[in-house]
Amino acid sequence: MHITLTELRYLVALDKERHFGRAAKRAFVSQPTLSVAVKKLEGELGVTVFERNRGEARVTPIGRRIIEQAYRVLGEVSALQAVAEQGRDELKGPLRLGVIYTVGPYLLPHLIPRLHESTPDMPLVIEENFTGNLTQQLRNNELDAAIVAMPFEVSGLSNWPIYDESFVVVMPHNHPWTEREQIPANELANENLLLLGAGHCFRDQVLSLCQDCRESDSARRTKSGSSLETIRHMVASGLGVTVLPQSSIPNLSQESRLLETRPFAGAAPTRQIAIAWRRSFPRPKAISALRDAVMQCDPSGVTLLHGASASNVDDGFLEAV
Amino acid sequence: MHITLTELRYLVALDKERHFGRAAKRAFVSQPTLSVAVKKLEGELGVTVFERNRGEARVTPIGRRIIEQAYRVLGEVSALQAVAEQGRDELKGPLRLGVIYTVGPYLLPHLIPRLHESTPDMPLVIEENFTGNLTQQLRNNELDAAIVAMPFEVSGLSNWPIYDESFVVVMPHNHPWTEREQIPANELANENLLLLGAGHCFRDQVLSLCQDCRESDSARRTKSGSSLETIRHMVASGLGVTVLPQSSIPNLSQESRLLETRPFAGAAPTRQIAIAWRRSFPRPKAISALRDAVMQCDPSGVTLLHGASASNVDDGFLEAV
DNA sequence: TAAAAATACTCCATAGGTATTTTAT
DNA sequence: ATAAAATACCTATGGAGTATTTTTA
Repeated sequence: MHITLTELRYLVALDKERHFGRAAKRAFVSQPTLSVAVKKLEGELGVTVFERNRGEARVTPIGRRIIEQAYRVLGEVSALQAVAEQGRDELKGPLRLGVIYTVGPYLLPHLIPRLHESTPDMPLVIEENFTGNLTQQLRNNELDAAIVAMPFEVSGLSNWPIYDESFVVVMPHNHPWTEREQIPANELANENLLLLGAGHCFRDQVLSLCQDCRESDSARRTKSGSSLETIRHMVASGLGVTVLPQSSIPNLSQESRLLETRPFAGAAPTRQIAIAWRRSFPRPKAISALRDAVMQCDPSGVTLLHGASASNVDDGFLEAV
Repeated sequence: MHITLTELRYLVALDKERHFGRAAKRAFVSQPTLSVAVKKLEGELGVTVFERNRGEARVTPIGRRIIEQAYRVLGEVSALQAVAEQGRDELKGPLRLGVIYTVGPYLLPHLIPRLHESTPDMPLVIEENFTGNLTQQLRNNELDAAIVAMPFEVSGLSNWPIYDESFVVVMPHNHPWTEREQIPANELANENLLLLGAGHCFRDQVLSLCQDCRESDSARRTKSGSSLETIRHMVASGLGVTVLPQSSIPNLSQESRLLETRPFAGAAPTRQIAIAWRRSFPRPKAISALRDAVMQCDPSGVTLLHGASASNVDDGFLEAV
C-alpha cells in the first residue's frame, strides 16, 4: 500500500550492485525478498526503475531520478537518527531552573560551578521568583525544575527534598538579646520584627513560628523589606530584629560587627528545601545531577536529606558564623 | 526494530494536534495505535519526543529537532512520489532511436513532425548507422529503439515489422532497358551494377536477388557508392544501373530527366522494415507510438503490415514517381 | 545449458483494531 | 469524576524465508 524505507534501501542496494542476487546479499535478505519488494515499489510508483536483463539490472532514466531521491530520503533519515543520538544524553542541553528569592543568592554561587563541573554540557537558565510563579512556569513548560521550600504539593509536579535549613534570629550587636544564649520563638512578637514582603514563602514560615507574630503582623506592626539583604542592612542599622535562614548568614563583611545571631530556644525551626519538576519531565538524570550538585555544596549548618552526604569540601555554600 | 515512515507521520500528526486522540483521528488510526507507535519510535530513538500531560502532549526541545527532521524525511518522500508521478507517462522523456542509413533520409523527414504531433513530450534522439552497430547500441542501452530491415533476430531484442517496401531498378534515361516494361532480376549481373559499400544490409539484399550478381560482386566487378544518393547521381551520369528501395525514389529534381525506373519482372523483391527494441525496454507505449507514427507516413508504394492502416494523408513519406 | 529473476507457498512479526485499565487533574 | 493515555489482547496483513519454476542469453 505505502512505500517503505526498506524498499528504498533495496533500491539503493540494487543500484549499487545492478544484480538482484548480489543486491540481496548486500541488503542481508534473500533474492526473492528483494525482487518482490522492488517490484512492489515499482508497482506503487507506477514506474519501472530497473530494466531487467540476464546480464545486469539497468537503471532507467526515470529510475535514476527516483534512486537519487531515495538517497535523499535515506540521508534525511540518517540525519534524524543522528539528531536522536545527540539528544539521547539527558545531561546535554540547557536546563531551565527556577529558584525562590530566599535561596537563589546564597545557593547559586556555589551550585553553578559545581554543576558546570559535573555536567558541563548542561548550562543552567536561571529564573528567580516567588514559589507561586515558579509553580506556574513549571506547569507551563517555561521551567524544567525549581528549587523551592516545602511544603510543595502541586498536581502534576514531583518534588524531592534536599536539605533542611535552620532559622536564626538576627539582631543588632547592641540589642538586649545579645545577652542570651537562645531566643524563644514566642518572644519575637515583642520586638520590631522585620520581614520580607508578601509573597515570599519565607515570610509566612517565620510568621508561623508564633501566634503572636501573626497577630502583630495582621495589625501591621511588622516592617517589610524587599530582600533578605535589605532586611539585614535594616537590622544592622538598628531598626529591629529578624529571622534569617542559616544559609543567608554569610561571611559577614562590614556589617559583621553590627550584627549578632542567636539560635532559637527549643527545637530549632527549619525550612525544608526541595527540587520540584514536572512529573512528565523526560530528563530524570538532569534532576538527579542537579540534586547531587546541590548536595555537594558544603552542608555545614544544614541537614542533608536521604543519605548521600557530600564530601567535606571546605568552600561550602554555607560558611558558619 | 527500524524506524518507519508511518511512525514519522504519526509524529507529525501529534505535533500538529498535541493530543493523542485527535492526532490519531488526523492520521486515521485509533488512539492506541498511535500511542504505541509513538512510544515505539521514542524507544528506537532513545529520546523522549513528547512530554505527556493530561492537558496536552508537549514537544521537548530535542523532540522539536526530531520532528523537524521528520518533516524533511516526509518531504523527500513526497518529492520521490512526485518524480514517479512525472515519470509515469511512458510517452514523456526522450526516445533514443537508431535508423539504418538506407531508411533514415527518406523516413525521418516525415516521421519526426508526425511524432512531434502525436507525442510532443517525447523528443527523438536520432542515430543513423549500420544494422550491426544499431544492434550493439540497443543491447548496450545506448539506444531505445531502432528501425532496421528484416530479418532481424537478435537475442534480447524484440522486433515488429511495420511495412514492406519493393525494390526498383534505376537506369539512365538513355539505357536500353528503358524500352522494356519490367526487368528480370537475373539480368542485373549483365550490367554495370552500382551498389552501396559493404556493411549496408541493403547491398546484401540486392545481391541476393540473383546468383550472378553475387558472383560478379565477388569478382569485384560491381562499383560501390557511399550512400543511395551518391549512387543515384552516379547512375544519372551514366555509370551504370542500380536497385533502390521504393521510398528513396523521391520527387526527382534536376536528375528527373536523366533517370528512368522500372519494376522487377515477376514477384517484386521487397525488404521488410521493422522496429526493434530491447525486450526489457520499459516503455512499450513509446514503441507503439513510434510504430503508429511511421504508419501515418503515407504508405503509397509500400505495404503496411498488421492492419492499422493510416489515413489518406497526401503529404505522405512516399511520393510515387 | 546455466544463470538469473520471478513465482508459489509458508511462516511469523507486527501494525492495527477493540476493550479495558491506569493515571492525573 | 472524567478525560486521556497506556495496556492487554486479538487479528490479519504482509515481509521474509525456502523451494521451485520460468525466462533468456
